[in-house]
Amino acid sequence: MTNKTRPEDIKFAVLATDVVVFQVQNWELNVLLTKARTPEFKDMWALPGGLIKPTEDVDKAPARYLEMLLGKTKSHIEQFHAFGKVNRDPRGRVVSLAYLALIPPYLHKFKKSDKFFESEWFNVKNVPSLAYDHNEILKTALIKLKERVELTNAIKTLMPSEFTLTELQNTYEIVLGEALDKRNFRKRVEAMDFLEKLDKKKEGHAHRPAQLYKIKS
Amino acid sequence: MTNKTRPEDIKFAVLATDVVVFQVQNWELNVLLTKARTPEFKDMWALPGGLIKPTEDVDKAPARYLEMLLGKTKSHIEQFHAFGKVNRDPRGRVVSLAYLALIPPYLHKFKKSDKFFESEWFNVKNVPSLAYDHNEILKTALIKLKERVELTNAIKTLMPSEFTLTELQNTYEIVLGEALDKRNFRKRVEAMDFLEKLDKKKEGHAHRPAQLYKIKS
DNA sequence: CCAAAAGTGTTGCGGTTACACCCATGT
DNA sequence: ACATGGGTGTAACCGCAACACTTTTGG
Repeated sequence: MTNKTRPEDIKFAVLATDVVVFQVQNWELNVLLTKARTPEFKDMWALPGGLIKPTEDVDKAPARYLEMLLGKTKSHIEQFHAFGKVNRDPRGRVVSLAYLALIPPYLHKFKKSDKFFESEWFNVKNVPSLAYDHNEILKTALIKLKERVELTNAIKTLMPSEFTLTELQNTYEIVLGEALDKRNFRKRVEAMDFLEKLDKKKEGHAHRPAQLYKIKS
Repeated sequence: MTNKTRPEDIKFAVLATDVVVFQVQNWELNVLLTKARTPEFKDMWALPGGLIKPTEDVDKAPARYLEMLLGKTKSHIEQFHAFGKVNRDPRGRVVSLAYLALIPPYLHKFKKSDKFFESEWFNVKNVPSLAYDHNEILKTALIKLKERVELTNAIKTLMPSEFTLTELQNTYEIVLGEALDKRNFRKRVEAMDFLEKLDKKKEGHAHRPAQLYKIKS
């Protein structure tokens, strides 16, 4: 009835986080992958992530790993699901809290570390077979991403500091996977009222210069 | 560099689940609460829940606790957030996976157990100060509930096996917290096409009998 | 002058809202 | 007969989708 509970009976699982980092660049929706280190998945790509620390709030961990990979960067980070099937990690019981991260299309050089020794952007349409259950996590993240961008203003973090309306529209189209009408799109954006017109135009190409905007602060 | 990792360094957290069980009854949105057992929160109410087992998928745990409380029952269970602030549980590091559960308005008698020795339905408008961070969890759950009922057909699991259109409308109104137009509501429900007309009417009250429906199977 | 993207309004349709009266029953 | 909720249709409105031409620059 009152058996003594041993710590290893209740502290049986490793708590980890996996971060699905999205970026729109070169007319593509990209996800950040990194080489898996565990022997079981040698040479396979995986979502970046790692253990949560005993002394950190779980929401802090994904930001820490993101910074470890890319340095300090503007980002939107949001938890979207906890993955906890018994056998999702062959090394033992690992429960992963999965986070969605959106970052602007700057050119980042990856910061190499013991943990993340090789990283790469992948077009989401061209993602290889991933380690663990990471293909499933990515699939769930893609659904969530569309919801976010459609329903909220999460698009903001996917944009560079200055951009044209056409570039903004492209970003939407790439994320949502559908073409949008230019005039209707501009009416909608106008109504949302989160853009600020800059005193600059984008020039240097063989057509009419486009007005530059930034996100209203 | 390659320090040996001790299990207690990475298996530091207790994994738990908390279940926010909603039911619409007596014109009210009710949530199921149970008396906390830990000395720190003696005599306080808390969300039902408990530890996840080393050998069970995390998604199975909330269903197990729900059954422990109410027996086998029709329900809709859905994970909605992982709560993992370092100090959310004064006894130590506990990460809780929170689930939303919707059940029909049957009269359930609570199954008493060592764990759930006293349980009660509370109107969500009248919930006391809860143990742990459970008020915050409940708040998040309420937001999620509205989304679900508004955007999907989750309403189904909140209804009894037979009901009238007015009762269905009441359920929506109670969950959404707003009045709906009767004729417009019926047009919408008609369009959604998930009801089946029964050969019965609800009688025995001082007004015109109402057509009974069930959820299409 | 040609190519290429920027920029700009109006119309029509469909879906949602607003709204009021008669019906069937129990007491 | 009266009180109570059950049941039903239509008109106005608004938001969204469809749609094409002129402008400005670089080459």
